[in-house]
Parts: sequence; structure tokens; C-alpha cells
Amino acid sequence: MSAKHNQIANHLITDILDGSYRVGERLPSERDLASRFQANRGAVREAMKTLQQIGLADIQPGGARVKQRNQASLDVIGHILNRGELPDREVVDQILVVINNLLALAVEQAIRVASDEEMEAICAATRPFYQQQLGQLEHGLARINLLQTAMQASKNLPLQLIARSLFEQFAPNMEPLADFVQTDHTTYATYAKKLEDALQARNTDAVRETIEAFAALNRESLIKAYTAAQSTITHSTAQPLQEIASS
Amino acid sequence: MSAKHNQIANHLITDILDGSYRVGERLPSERDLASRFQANRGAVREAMKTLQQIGLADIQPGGARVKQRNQASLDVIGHILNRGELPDREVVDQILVVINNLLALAVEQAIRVASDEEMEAICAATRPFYQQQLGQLEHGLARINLLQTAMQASKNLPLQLIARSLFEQFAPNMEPLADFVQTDHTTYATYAKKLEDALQARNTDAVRETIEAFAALNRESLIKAYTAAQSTITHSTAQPLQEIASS
DNA sequence: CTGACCAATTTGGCCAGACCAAATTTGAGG
DNA sequence: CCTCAAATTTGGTCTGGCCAAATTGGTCAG
Repeated sequence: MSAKHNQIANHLITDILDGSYRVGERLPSERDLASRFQANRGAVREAMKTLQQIGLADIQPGGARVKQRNQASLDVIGHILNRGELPDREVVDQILVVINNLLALAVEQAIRVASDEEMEAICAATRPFYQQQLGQLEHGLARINLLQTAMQASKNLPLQLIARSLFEQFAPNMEPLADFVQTDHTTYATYAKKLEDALQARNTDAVRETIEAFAALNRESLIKAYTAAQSTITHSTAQPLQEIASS
Repeated sequence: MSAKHNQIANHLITDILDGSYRVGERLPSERDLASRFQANRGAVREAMKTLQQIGLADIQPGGARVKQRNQASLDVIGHILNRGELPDREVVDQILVVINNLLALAVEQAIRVASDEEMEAICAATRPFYQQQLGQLEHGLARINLLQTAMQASKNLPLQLIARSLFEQFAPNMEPLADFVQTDHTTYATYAKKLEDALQARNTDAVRETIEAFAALNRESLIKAYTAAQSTITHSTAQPLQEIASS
């Protein structure tokens, strides 16, 4: 049971994302919204503040206006993924591309600045993939662990923040697909070994190459998961994302 | 003149970033803060909400607690850079690394998915560097334009959001250094030409290589700017960033 | 003395009604 | 039709109050 201002915020966010309000259009006044949601103006106000900080609305005396989606904060991603029964396939794909790139960058930076112990920690995080028989769940945890370890070792604060924000919005919304994902553990093990070798040699190019191989693998299993899920779940009612307006 | 809740929020953010409150410690109660800042509780409440969404505080009934810095949102970066007379050199360096990587990724994606017109737009954005004599200011604008054009062409929403958030927090805080930056326009022109050639050929590797060359160039001029600035400006009073705690 | 349990207090969440300043809208006059 | 000032709307803040959840502190059994 979430707080009231969160309910209101989520409602408004959904409406905006669904296109109920056009970009540039004025949102209803706080007093208006208060009566609609049968809430106090203070609660609505906090909800509006959420919208503002997510970057979906620009709020000033005279009225709050809807902003363009690509002018929003990174924190919209979670809400965008949240619409519909399955997360938006295209956005998921884009996120994976970004996360993989960030991981590659993190490792690259780690190779530059991390101590031997920290590099060893990353290597250790690759081993479960080929030294153990992992279940579906443990496999996911091992991947998270690898990501986090690499981020830590990169010692790059902005990078850590981005990866964390992105991942935390990404992971929970992938739940509906979890049951349909089938990981190719064997191939994963092969790549994991390659990755560790590249890490040991501190070979940036080889690392990048291997991580891209991982990306391709993940992408493949994701596609399968989507087709499997879509044939099971009732057809989604979510409207397509509004096109990204160009300025 | 900013709104009151923003003043309060900024004050609290500064305090937390300066280490006045330890991680896990409880912040003063809203009523307490209200009397301290001679403000209404509602205003304090909105300030607290800002802290929460920036990810610096976890706020629940019973009290608000300070969170770890690497658990924050990407939006802290601006506030971190804001401390002191000059932005934190290390963080600036880290940001440049990330932005350059994001730019490389954007172009890489653009090569994959963008139309010929969009690729041409990116190429066009490289030309001012070697076809015109740019002033310091125009040079900066041209760089921004190149970044934005590439992001647009990548058609990757999360990537766009990240780049935008990061850049918008980065750019304004670099003001104090602006007067000390001296760009090597000649070398820039050379690289720009190379970049355009790589783009025309849709050669991902060459693009990445060139962008890394840009990164090195920027990094160099930044170092010079810092040494020049530090010898001019009175010594900074800002305390060093608290070490990033590991979990 | 330690640890579990229960009441009192503190704290955040929300509400009602009000005033101010800035922005928007409206309408009158050119 | 355009311009500019008045009226209205709207966000920003304030006062004071009630409720539920969390914390705190004390009590009592082991």
C-alpha cells in the first residue's frame, strides 16, 4: 500500500505516458486534481513535485506543462517499462545495449585504475559461470554480482550512479518475462572463461569483444522469451510509445 | 531568486555532501527543520522530497535517514560539482570519460539504425570544426551540437536521457573553468575530418578510435585549465568528497 | 544482567482553509 | 485587429490540526 501522493503521481505519470496530455499542454491545476483524486492539495503538490523531478512536467506559477519525453530524467525509464503487461520490447533492447556498454566501460576503467585485489574480485565474479552448475535464479544473481563488482572497481562515480539507476528500474520490470527466459549456460560458461582470461591479461579490446558476445547472447534469449511470453499472455492493451519528437 | 523549498533542499544537500550527517544517521525532523529555516513544514516537506528523489535520503514515518552516495540518483552529480569554487577535478574527469563513451555508443548505434539523412546530419555537425574559424564559444556550441545530433540519431531513449541528464548537470558547473580553457583548434579540425570520414564509411572501429582521440584532447586542455585556474583563484575551502563506502 | 514485550512519544502523511505574488486570461479602448 | 490594463487563475507558502506508523524507553520475566 503506497502513499497517497505516490498513487496520484503514478496515475498522472501513466496518463502522460499514455498520451492523455499532449506535450506543452497544461496539466489541470493542483486544486482541480485535488478534488479529482479526493485528496488535499498538499498531497497533489507532492505528486506534482515527483512529476517535475522525473522530468515529465515543467511546473511554474501559472500552470504545469507537459515536457517532451526525451527531455525527461533517467528515472522515467521505470515508468515507461511499467506500462502494459510486458515491458516495451524496443526500450528493453535499448537498455541492454546501454548496460552492456557501461559494463564494458567499467571494466576498461577498472583495468586502468583498479588494484590487483579488485581485478581479482572481478575475475572471481566470472568463475561461478563455468565452475558451478547454476540454476536460473543463481545465474541472474551471478550476473548482477559481476556488474556490481565491475562498477565498484571502475571507481567512476557517475558510471556507478547511471548503472545503478538504470538497473534498478530495469530489473523489477523484467519480472513478467523471467519465467520465459532460458539461458544457454554452456555458451555463457565459454564466454565467462574468455572474459576472465582477458581480464587477467588486462586486455581491453578482448574484454570489449567478449562483453559484446555476452550482449548478443542475452539479446537472443530475450527475443525467445518475448515470443514465448506473447503467445501465453493475453494481448497487451498498452498503447505504443508516443514517437520521440525532434526539436 | 529561487523558491524557499529549493533553498532548504540545497542547504540540506550541501550539508549531507559535506558530511555533516553520517550515512545512516537520522536527519532532523520536519518540524525541527521548519523552525530552523523559519519555514512552514510543507516547504520543508517538499525539500525532503527533493532529497529523497535525488537519492540522498530515505524518508519514512519515524524519520529520514541519510543514504550512501553511490546509492543516489544521477542527479546528485550537479550538486557534487557545485561544491567549492572549482568543480571536483576527479569527478569531472570521470564524467568526461562517461560522456565520451556515450557519444561513441550513440554514433555506433546511429551507424546501425540511422537513415542516410540522419547520418548526413551528424557529418554536417563535424564540418564546422574544420571548415570554419570558430571562436571559443562557438567551438563549444559546435561540440554540443555534435553530441545532440548523435544522440538523436542513435534513437536510443535511455542513452539520450543519460547523456542529457549528465550534460545538463555538467555544463553549467564548468563555467568557472571556461575562461581558462584553451582549445587546440588545429588538432580538433584534424580529428573532426577523420571522424567524418569514419562516419561516411560507417566504420564503427574508426569512429571509436577518433572519439577517443577527442577525449584525450579534451582531457589535456582540461588539465591545463585546472592548473591555470588554481593559480588564479583563492584556495578552495571545500572539503574533499567523502570516500565511497563499499557495501 | 540480558532479552522480550508493551506503552508513550516522536515522526512522517494527510487534511482544512487562507493569503500572496506571478502568470494567464479577459475585456475594454484605440 | 492590436494594445494594454483589470480580473481571474494558479502555484508557493503559511497556520494548526488529526492519524498511523515507527521509534523509544521502561518494565518485567528469564
